Amino acid sequence: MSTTAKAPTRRKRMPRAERERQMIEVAEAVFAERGYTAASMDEIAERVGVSKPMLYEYFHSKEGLLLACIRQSRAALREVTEEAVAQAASAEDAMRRGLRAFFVFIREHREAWSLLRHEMALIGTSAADEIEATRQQQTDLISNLLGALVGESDPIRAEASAEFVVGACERLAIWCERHEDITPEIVTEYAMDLLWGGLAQRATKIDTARPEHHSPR
Amino acid sequence: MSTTAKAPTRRKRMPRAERERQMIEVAEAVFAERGYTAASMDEIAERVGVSKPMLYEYFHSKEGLLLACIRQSRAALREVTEEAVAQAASAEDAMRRGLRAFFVFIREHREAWSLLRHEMALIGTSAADEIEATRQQQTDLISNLLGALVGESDPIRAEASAEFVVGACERLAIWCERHEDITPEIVTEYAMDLLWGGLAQRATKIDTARPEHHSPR
DNA sequence: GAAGTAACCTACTAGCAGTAAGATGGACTT
DNA sequence: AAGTCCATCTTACTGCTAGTAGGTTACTTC
Repeated sequence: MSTTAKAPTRRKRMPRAERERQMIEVAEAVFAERGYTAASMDEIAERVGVSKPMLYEYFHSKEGLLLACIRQSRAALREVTEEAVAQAASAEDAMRRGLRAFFVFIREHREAWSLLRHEMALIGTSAADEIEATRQQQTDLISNLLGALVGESDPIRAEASAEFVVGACERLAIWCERHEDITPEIVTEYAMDLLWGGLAQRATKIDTARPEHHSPR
Repeated sequence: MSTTAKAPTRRKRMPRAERERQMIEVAEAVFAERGYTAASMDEIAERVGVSKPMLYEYFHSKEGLLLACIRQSRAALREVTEEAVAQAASAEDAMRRGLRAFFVFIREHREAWSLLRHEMALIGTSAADEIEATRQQQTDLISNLLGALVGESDPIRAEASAEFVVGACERLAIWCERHEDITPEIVTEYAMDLLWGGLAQRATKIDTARPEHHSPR
């Protein structure tokens, strides 16, 4: 076949940094496409146009390669959200811009998002820690934003609130994938509404006697 | 070695159903312990005290075995939450009891929960669908509860709200794992507070959100 | 106690992660 | 222009694991 995707072009040698970027790019695609387990190092090597030991030269192991992909995605997500937050005029605006940047990111970088979202059978491995670190990054960011908005005196409660926000948004992001017509702007507003007002804001029957529990502060 | 865990007892033959339960039990432990990828069918077979082809006789493949484990966990979670909700006196009480049952479950069945939580490198496989189905189950349940509590006219918004709740609670559950002192009761109240009142309830600065500039240094 | 069958095993194949040891090409000197 | 160096890259392997073919054993039934 003359139309084969594998061009018979002379494989060019490349400087280390460039080859590394190329490998990560291909690996990200293959991992997202086949899943970590089903992806084979042979296939990744072939798609890059290089032999398998090169992958091991650069990333030491299959998990090392995955790790590099995750770090890359995490850095991209961090950059995008921090930039968005920095442009905000107020604390509430910061939250809104941050959420919006997140939802835009996961729409435009499906493969990267797929890597971050799927936990990949890696219990007890360093890659699992890496993914958890990504969530921690998000949680810290939210925590800072909440600190500016909500005067939460109990640090444990503040932590729980941040986790709550991260989990809710992560789930909303996955939900978005199934709804092409939901734009990042729309889902951002949904999130802001639910986060701020809670469900009570939209409740019709709730006003009847909540069982008393300690009033906050 | 007289103290070996593998007793030299004559391996007893068992009826199919019993052997099946035993295999699922062991597999659940091994998957949770090592992760799906690192777990080996040989080890599972050995721990059960049976040869590998037996596992394939019963579950057809490694993924089939995982699937059986997930189905088992899902059924258990469903049973527990539905039972809790059924005992409720009001819609709000149903939500509280459901949440509490969930948090208790994930504390008492760490291995099962671990299976449901980790998505296990299974993009595009039936096991991934199965895990998603578990979340769908939770989402449907929440959806029903919300229907009784909140008069949401927009069905899309109702769906988003349910996802929001599921995601937030899932994340809170993971957070709980790191805090031995947080009981299911406490986290249930956190969740109820945040879900109902939202963050606004606890906000001190939200109404006075002045465009205070976060100076870059 | 012979026959039938459900439960079980030994012994293999194929394919993937990971490695050892050597080949190649380009840059830089002289 | 020719020689030297070394980063880049390759071929050819090992060991381990998912999955299978075909035979064996113990329990039940008549």
